[in-house]
Amino acid sequence: MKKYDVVIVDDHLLFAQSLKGLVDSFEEFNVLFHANNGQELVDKLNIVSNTPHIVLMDVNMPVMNGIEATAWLKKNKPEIKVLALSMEDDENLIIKMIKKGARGYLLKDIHPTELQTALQEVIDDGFYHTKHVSKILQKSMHGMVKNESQLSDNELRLLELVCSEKTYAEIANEMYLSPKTIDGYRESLFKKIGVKSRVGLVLYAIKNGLYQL
Amino acid sequence: MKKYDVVIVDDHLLFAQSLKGLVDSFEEFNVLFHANNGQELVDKLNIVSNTPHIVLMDVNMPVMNGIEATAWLKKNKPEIKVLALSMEDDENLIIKMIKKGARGYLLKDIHPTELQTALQEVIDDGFYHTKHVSKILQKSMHGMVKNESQLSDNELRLLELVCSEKTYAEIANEMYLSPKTIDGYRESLFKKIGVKSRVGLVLYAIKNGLYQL
DNA sequence: ACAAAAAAGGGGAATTTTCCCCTTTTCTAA
DNA sequence: TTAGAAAAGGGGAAAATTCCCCTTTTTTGT
Repeated sequence: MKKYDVVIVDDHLLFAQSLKGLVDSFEEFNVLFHANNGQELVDKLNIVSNTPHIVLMDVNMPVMNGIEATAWLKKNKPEIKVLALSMEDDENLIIKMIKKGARGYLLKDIHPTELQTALQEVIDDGFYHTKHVSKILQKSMHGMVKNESQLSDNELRLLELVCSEKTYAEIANEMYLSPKTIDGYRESLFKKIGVKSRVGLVLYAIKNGLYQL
Repeated sequence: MKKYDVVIVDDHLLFAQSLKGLVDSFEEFNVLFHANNGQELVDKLNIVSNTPHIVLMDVNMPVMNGIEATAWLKKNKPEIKVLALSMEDDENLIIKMIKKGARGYLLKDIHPTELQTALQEVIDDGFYHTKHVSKILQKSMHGMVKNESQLSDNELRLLELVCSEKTYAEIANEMYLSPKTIDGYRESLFKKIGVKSRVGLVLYAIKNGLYQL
């Protein structure tokens, strides 16, 4: 019986190797190879002749993260199905991954049998959404998720720069804009995010992965 | 041949189960049971008759974390050896765990064979220090680690409260101290930590786990 | 018991952040 | 093409943060 090929992309070697053992133990699946990050996945896919059916993709990774890697796959290897597997239970991250093409988003604290179910359903139905993910998608459709895509590029940029010891004057300089313009962005961010101080912005940016610690 | 019993404490079920498979595959080791957090470990140890030789302990966990759980073991079951297994590569966290009694500190991105080596050495020698951990211990002994234990209780408290949208006046109120005293703590923190703004304090507090997001 | 150190608090001022209301320029859709 | 929206920028001021130098109170070691 032909098994479905799975590729694991995860920078935590111990987890990846353990996971390989688990997936190999499933009747219907077989791990083709493992990549430490998105870039390594891309490189290996360009060398190896046979492509996997499913990629189990971690989200937070160095060099090229899960979001970028999933976007690359969507563009260059659309036949490969991506199943996100992450520790981060973050609405915006989940939405981003699904938008980029992930067929599902699993948290690393699920039961092993659920992984097997998820893999099988991704093969059979093309996707696997947990209750949790479905709920977030539902909310997202109704604009109930404060997703940062409602923030302009400059606002996002400012949100990042705010997570530093720079003053707004210095930030304005760095963005080649007037301090007054920056002040406007800041005020707009306060309103959109619902905070009332720079510390509030910093906490939001970190919680939402907009600033990498 | 008698195998050594291992208990896995980790709130990420998928990882824990995969890890169980890996450890069980080692000739000399056998997983006794798994606990989702420190509290569950304590509960189970109080019920089960036979105690494990080694506990593979995650650090960041809900309810009772790895530091508290390790401290409990040191006090109540000192014959059990703790091997920390975490994703966090943080000097202060590593030092804290070792201080509480951990026999080693592994990162989750190590190679599976290193886990086997580590388990064996903990049994044989009573500890397993990677180069990385040894280096941190060396630095720590020379006072080269900016560990927050050099910060007073009030300074630590302030560091937490600073990660909010409260003003210093409000914080002073909450701590039943004069705003001027708070100002003194703030200045002292700036000096000790080496920052020059409140945002700097927030970033430090988060990076060092003093403020839970 | 007493000197030294640490903790708590104060005055005063420069800098930065936050706020509100307004103008000009640029883009965009009808 | 033209009204309206969005982006960029300004004036001015209150509030908060940061800085420096100083006094009083409490704790601590010997």
